[in-house]
Amino acid sequence: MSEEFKDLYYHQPFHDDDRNGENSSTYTQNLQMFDPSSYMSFGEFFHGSNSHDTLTRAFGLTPSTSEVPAGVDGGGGGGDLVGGSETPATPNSSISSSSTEAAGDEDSNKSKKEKESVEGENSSKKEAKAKKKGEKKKQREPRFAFKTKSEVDQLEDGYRWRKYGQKAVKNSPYPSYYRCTTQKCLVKKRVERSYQDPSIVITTYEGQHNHLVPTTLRGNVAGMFPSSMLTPPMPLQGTSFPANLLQLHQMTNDHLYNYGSVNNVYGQQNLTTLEQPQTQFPEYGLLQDMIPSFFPKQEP
DNA sequence: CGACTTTGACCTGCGC
DNA sequence: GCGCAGGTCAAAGTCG
Repeated sequence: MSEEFKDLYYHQPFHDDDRNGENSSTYTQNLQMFDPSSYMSFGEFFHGSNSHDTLTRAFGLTPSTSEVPAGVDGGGGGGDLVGGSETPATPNSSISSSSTEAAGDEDSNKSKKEKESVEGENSSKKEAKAKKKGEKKKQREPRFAFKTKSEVDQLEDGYRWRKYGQKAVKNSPYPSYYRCTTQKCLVKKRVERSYQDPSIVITTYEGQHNHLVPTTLRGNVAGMFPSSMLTPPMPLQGTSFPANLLQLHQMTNDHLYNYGSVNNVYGQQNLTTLEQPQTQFPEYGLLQDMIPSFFPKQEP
């Protein structure tokens, strides 16, 4: 995956100067810290607005449908919060960044086995393999990563997630893999703690939810956020959102410095980023890529 | 008993 | 072609 992540997170409007050839990992470089806790929950963040506009604007982007990546619809976008059943969103959590990549494929792995078993043993692996090879290069759902300062791994986002795997990978001791439990929803997310700063949780969403936030969760979001925050899956609260976001961005300067090291989590990111916080909101390009696909599809 | 987590095995893509 | 790394599966265990 390294590659896609590279792509994914590699957009860096701010420091072009580069990272000495190292590629391994610039993964979270662009992530910026902001503190959503002061104004909204993840759920709200993702669902608070049902239009791309809101978020887009929030990030200072010009709303434009044309920016929606082609492959996006395949899946889902990701928003989410961790829904887990239990862990409440940490109060002190502060989200941070984002990034994404468009890609499309998706049902690749999963279907792999499932399909195989369904189709019959014969056509199995080899065939599947061949098939795959024939197909064009595997593509992935757009991804969006958040860096959050939190004590709990799972950020409450209103959705329910089922953990389906955990495995140590380079630069990340034990990332956990979660899938949205809603039927037909292929959204996945990876949750990992920052290698250098364990207090930082990096959550990467992949795909778009094709359903609304479940309201009757066991771990019920209702208990975790002020009602004002829960209102929305549908309601558009666009106006306040952007403002908050911007605000948030302003406060990020400090965060950038403070968490600079965090950005290195995945590797050898140079300090440039930290040294140039002024580019603060810079990830236009990046956001443009991700935002659209970021929202859940509001399909009836 | 159903939903969820844990965890080792397996699969796939990619770089060398 | 080989080996590594990332990602997923699925059986078994845990929890409510």
